[in-house]
Amino acid sequence: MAKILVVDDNPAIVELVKINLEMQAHEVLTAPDGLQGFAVAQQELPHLIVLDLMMPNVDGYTVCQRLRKHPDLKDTPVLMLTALGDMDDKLKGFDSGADDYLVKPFEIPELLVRVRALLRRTKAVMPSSASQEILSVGHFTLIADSLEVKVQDTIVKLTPTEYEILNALIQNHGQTIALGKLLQEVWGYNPDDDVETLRVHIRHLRVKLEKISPDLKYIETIYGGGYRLWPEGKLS
Amino acid sequence: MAKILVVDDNPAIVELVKINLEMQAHEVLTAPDGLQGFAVAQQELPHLIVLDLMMPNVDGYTVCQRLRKHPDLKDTPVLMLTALGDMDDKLKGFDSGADDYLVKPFEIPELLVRVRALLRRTKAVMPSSASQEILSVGHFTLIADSLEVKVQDTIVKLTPTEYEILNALIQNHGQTIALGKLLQEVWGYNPDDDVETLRVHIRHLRVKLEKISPDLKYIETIYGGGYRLWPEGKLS
DNA sequence: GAAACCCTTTAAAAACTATATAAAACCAGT
DNA sequence: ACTGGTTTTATATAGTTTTTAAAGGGTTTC
Repeated sequence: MAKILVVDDNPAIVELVKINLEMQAHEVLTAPDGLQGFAVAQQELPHLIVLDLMMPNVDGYTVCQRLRKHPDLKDTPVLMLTALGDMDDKLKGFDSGADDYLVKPFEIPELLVRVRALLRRTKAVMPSSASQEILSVGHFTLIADSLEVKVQDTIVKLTPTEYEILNALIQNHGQTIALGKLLQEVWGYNPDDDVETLRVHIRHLRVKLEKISPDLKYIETIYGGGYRLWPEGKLS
Repeated sequence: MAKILVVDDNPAIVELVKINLEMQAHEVLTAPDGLQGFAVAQQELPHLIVLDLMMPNVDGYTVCQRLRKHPDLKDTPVLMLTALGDMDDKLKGFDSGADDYLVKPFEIPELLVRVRALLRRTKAVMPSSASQEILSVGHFTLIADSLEVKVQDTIVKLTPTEYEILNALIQNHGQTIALGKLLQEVWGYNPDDDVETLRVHIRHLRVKLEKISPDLKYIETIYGGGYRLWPEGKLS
């Protein structure tokens, strides 16, 4: 039915979860720590990840944060599974990008039903993961799977963050986006307002765009307001 | 940020949830029972629904099932909120199509963070509903996020404070607005100390407006009274 | 008509916001 | 563990906006 990765250092729990998920006709992969978990996720691109928090090598928070930055895994739902019931831990879990959070000891039926809810929700979103997404506006054509943008027939390679920023700009082209909103659209899970970082990325983008057409200004700064993209460029 | 519908027959809970969601910059609608809840949902098409289970008229399970059959609401995420902590109730809740399930008494931070997780997950689906805020009166059209004003088809860039001042003037157009009141509207709370600053900003505004139509006076000075805006301009 | 008050104009200092650049931290693949 | 590339942090610099200050016109009122 779905491909599910279970990451936990406790073999008993892994086995318990695996057997029960397999009874629901799911295909189950497993990994004993964060490092291997991330590696398997990257290779197998599962539909859902069940993630323990306390693990050797790399803990669950970190794994989750990395997943959210990975182009192919940033939309994969994550269910966190942990012995920590503190509110702070829960909040931290969600902040690192988790979709659900279950405290051990949990009851198997609840796990199964929450897994089902997550799969139900994400199935609607990505009907076929193999469709190459292309978004075209003005001079810009964004190619999702190769992280490239075509501007006036020349192709530029983007880094993942640059891609996300440009994507957000293009989707709101013509309108001014406040820095705060951009931060949220790009970093999503973690509203740590690090405006400096965003500015540096904007600069990187501008440098790449300027190389293509030195005379056209694409990303306009609205002093005190944010940034605005001109899809056709603007004479400077 | 997002439009959220809260359905619960306990006014205290509704209020508690409403206030906290509004502090996260969400728009909150409410309904006291299942019947009205469904009606409001159908009319307003909220981005998320927080649903109590035990309610008069129509209970939460039924509402959720109906939502899932409604063409416009079948993908709207539902967070169930209830006093019943039984496993059977949880399963029933998820089975009726809920996305998450929180048992009362719950802690507010957990609710907020789960709401955020659900919105995050479904945001990808929603087309960017970022409609820019505009206010139009007479010759003036204020565009909020880009800090611009269109006066007779020419666009002028404003600084943040200029924008606020013009906004206050436009919102009270036609009537005289005292300096003290203007100060309060623009700088928030301010014991009327720095009138000078305001005057300078008014001047800057006038200069910008005069560049557009040198013959029309938009901001009139009422000696000893304050300022008054003529949305259509006045021959000087 | 003169004193007192209110407003405009102009200029420049202070505060703030954005850019540019480099270096450090970080991560993925070898 | 090393490497090449990406992201973040840090800092100096440039550019805008806001505030402050001072001088000069106008209005009102007695």
